[in-house]
Amino acid sequence: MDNEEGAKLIDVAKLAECSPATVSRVLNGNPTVNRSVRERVIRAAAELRYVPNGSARALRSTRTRLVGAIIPTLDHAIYATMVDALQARLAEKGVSLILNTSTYDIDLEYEQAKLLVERGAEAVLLVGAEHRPQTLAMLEQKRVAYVFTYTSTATDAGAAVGFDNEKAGRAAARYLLDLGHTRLGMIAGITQDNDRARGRRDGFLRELAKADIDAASVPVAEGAYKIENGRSSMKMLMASSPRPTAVFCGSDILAAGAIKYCVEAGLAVPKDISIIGFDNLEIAVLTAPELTTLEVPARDMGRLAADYILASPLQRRHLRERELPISLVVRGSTGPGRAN
Amino acid sequence: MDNEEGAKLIDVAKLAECSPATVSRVLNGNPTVNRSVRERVIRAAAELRYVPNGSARALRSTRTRLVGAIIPTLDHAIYATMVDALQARLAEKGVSLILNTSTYDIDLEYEQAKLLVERGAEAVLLVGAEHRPQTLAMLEQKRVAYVFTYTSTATDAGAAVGFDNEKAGRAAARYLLDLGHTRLGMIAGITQDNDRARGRRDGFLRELAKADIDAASVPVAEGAYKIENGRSSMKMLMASSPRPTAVFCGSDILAAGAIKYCVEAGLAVPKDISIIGFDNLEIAVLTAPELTTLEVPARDMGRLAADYILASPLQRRHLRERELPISLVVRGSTGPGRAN
DNA sequence: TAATTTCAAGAAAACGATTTCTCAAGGCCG
DNA sequence: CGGCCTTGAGAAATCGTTTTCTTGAAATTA
Repeated sequence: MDNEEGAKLIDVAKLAECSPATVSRVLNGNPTVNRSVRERVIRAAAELRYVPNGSARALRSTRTRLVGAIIPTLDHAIYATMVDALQARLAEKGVSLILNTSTYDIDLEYEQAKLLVERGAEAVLLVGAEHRPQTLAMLEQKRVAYVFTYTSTATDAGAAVGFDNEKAGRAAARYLLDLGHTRLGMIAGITQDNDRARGRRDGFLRELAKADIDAASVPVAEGAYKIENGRSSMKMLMASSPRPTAVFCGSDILAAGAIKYCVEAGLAVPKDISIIGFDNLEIAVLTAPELTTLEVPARDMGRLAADYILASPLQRRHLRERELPISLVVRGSTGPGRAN
Repeated sequence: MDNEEGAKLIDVAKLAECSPATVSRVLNGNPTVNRSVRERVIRAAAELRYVPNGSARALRSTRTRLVGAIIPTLDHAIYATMVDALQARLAEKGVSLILNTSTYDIDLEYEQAKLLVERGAEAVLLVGAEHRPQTLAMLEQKRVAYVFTYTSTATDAGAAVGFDNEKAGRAAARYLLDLGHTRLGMIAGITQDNDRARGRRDGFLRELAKADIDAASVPVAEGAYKIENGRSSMKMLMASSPRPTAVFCGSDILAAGAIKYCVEAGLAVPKDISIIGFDNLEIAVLTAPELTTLEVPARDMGRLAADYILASPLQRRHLRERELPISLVVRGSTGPGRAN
């Protein structure tokens, strides 16, 4: 009978011979409770294995200590790692994470955001800067804080913890140009509804244009982040003429596939063809040669986004729009361009 | 004034000129509401951008539509992929996922389980069969369903969707023995508090014992699932004498590191040394040679665990203890043992 | 010492939904 | 045509906390 399903706060109060209000105070660390009463309550709660009802608590206090994240997929380490760091940081402060994967679908993302608001999420993490206007409008109307990641452009209401994809694309181009390459190609991620993939591509092409390389002359393939797509895209690129001597891939996964193709096709990397990736995933050291790539601070983004979320509204002002550096990691997959 | 922060159910009722009860009925798909009233309610709700308060709903209805998962880490694709599938399936049914990473710490896991219960999780997914007794006791006392994954041993109260690690370890041994190898080694994951890593190792050694290979003569290294640990462990194993001609790795990540070491050390794979991995991650096709490995059905486990969770208590009886097949994927990293 | 603060703790309201009762109005049957 | 179901919808209770409002007693001040 006392073991039926679960003791409630009032049962604790009875056992501790005090009022429910006092139990609540003790359990919430309110210091205005006498030591002896406090101890009685704690003992009673332990004895009854009392577990508070989060819904009731949330309803009355209007604090859920729940945060939502909507990421494209967990099947890509770049997001999984970010979420790992995010969750770890939030958990330190007793905040739970509700996770949703949108499969890069910003309409689905809207539905998921709605559900998160309904569940009382106090903040929501989103990936990238491209979202349905109604998604952001809803979050704003319901006073739910939100943070963009993998981008550095914040909005009036939303913070950003990330990096500048366009700048990163330019850096990749700059590096290859400096190596002396003049015939370049790119394997981008799917650019539709994806400002990150688009930013990298546009930055890359823009930097080439500055070096008088016409964008129209640069073959660009596009594919979802799968090894096989990297392979097949590379095959296409290598069939174009004149053949590029350097290729920028929007992700290490695509780059790994690209290298795989080169090995199969008997193209020497980097002698015949230089390949530069993006993300610096763990797999970057598994390819032969190891991959030159741009490092994305996935773990940092997760942690810093958590810090933003955990901050008070006042502190948040200082934390919005945080641009993290992207660094080039030079390994073996890139080499000098052939002298013209 | 109507735009302040958010309309409540009673506001919808007022606008639709009906009672709150009726609004509730409409919003919950209760069919005993007249068409015209129903439409008025729906219109009113849309106009006010009404979003129900999940906490209130959960409190009164005792249904949260919240499920928890506690996995070791998201930094390992084998778990990330499982969670991806789990979340996708749950989301189809409007169930949200609260995610926790325990970093392989079963005491932390207990704390996280407690928080999940407090938040009203209706079911919890756990990894492996080894947990603190009080963790399971608490879940049972609070009537929270739970599912083990990556193992096939269920308990009275908990279901299991997974595979038999011991059997898998035996299969790896069998395969290498059948190839003619007689000097074997293993690079296992950390076995403390980890029944999966232990099961694979024990199964492997047991099968060898059956072939009259004494466990004491089999060098076994142990390390966390990191490429570098695979590399250094392989170095150790290759320094033992007699040197193994075949090594079983408890994860593809370790195996990738092992191959990396061989390449560096000038050992030919599989001519000098055969390597077999575990998991069949995407990276298994990135090593040179590609990795022979045992495929773990991560995605299936996530989906099937979700199915179990979504099932009614009655249906669940049929679904507990689901053993999925482990299949051998033969690629290039294994070859015949040298004739004795 | 009387008046005023301070303090610990209880009583009761409130959070925003769902659910259980209850009831009036129609439809059906004999 | 009268009584009995059926049906649609409202009133009020309820879920388990937290919070606000009170209150009596103790401590402080004048």
